[in-house]
Amino acid sequence: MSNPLSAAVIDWFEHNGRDLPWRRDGFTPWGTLVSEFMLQQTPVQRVLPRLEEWLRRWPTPADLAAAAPGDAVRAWANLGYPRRALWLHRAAEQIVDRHGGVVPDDVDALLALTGIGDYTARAVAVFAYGSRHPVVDTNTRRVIARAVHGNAEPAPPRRSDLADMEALLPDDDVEQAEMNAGLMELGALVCTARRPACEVCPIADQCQWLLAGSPPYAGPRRATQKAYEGSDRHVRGLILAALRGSDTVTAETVEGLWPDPVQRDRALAGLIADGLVVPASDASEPCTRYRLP
DNA sequence: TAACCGTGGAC
DNA sequence: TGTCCAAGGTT
Repeated sequence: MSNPLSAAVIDWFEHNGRDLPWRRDGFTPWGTLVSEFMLQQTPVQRVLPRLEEWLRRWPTPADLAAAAPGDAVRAWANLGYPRRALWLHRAAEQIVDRHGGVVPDDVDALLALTGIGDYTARAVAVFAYGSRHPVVDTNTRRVIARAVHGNAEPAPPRRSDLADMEALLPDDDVEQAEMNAGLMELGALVCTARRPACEVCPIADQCQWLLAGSPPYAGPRRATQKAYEGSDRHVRGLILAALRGSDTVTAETVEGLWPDPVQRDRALAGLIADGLVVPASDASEPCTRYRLP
């Protein structure tokens, strides 16, 4: 049984959903898992070429687990948040160790893997294996906030988001997966953050926010994100970009990347603590070079 | 739990 | 031009 909202979303998705690699027949669970890692905070269009290259090079978890972590960081290229590359490599090792090299289909087993949280675990379980779970990402939360709750913007993520989505899921196995994917797609293509295209929205006639006259957001202001320019993240990014470009980088080169020695050292120490950078000491010399793990 | 973690495109 | 945003997760 399916409610009017999910029926409209599913019908729209069947006709308007994008032709993306992870929606094609024959795409593997491992491919789904890799794509979900890459899509964490990185736009679809930037993921596509890196995903294709990654899966050609490491078509199974065992292939990635056998590689050096640094190769994963390098192949991650400019997708951002390079810790995800490290975590994906670690998850591949765990899949080999715990699950015989097969991506698990169980949400709890997926949640136990490094770098996998509420969203990714359910996305893999639903999209790779077809089991029935609410999949809630930022798109889903925004559509539900508007269509169901009548708010212009969603509240910060919370556990009740899963129940909200669960309430919208059809019982049918195929339809629940399409509803999960369709609501995300609707948020990505139509019910966008900045300028929602309500004039073409398939659920406009059911949207509580639109029916209320599209009132502006009334909740508390979200914390504005800190400037990237000049931040520690900026410095980390510069150091890592240099390391992606060559096997090793000298301390002298690192010094040339950023003028402030305190911030530079803090960024480098952070990268080392995260396991993204390794001091490569020569046997006869003090540590003056760095490399990827 | 709030802060932290990259990068680039859109406006 | 600076701000916002993007299929989150970890500590």
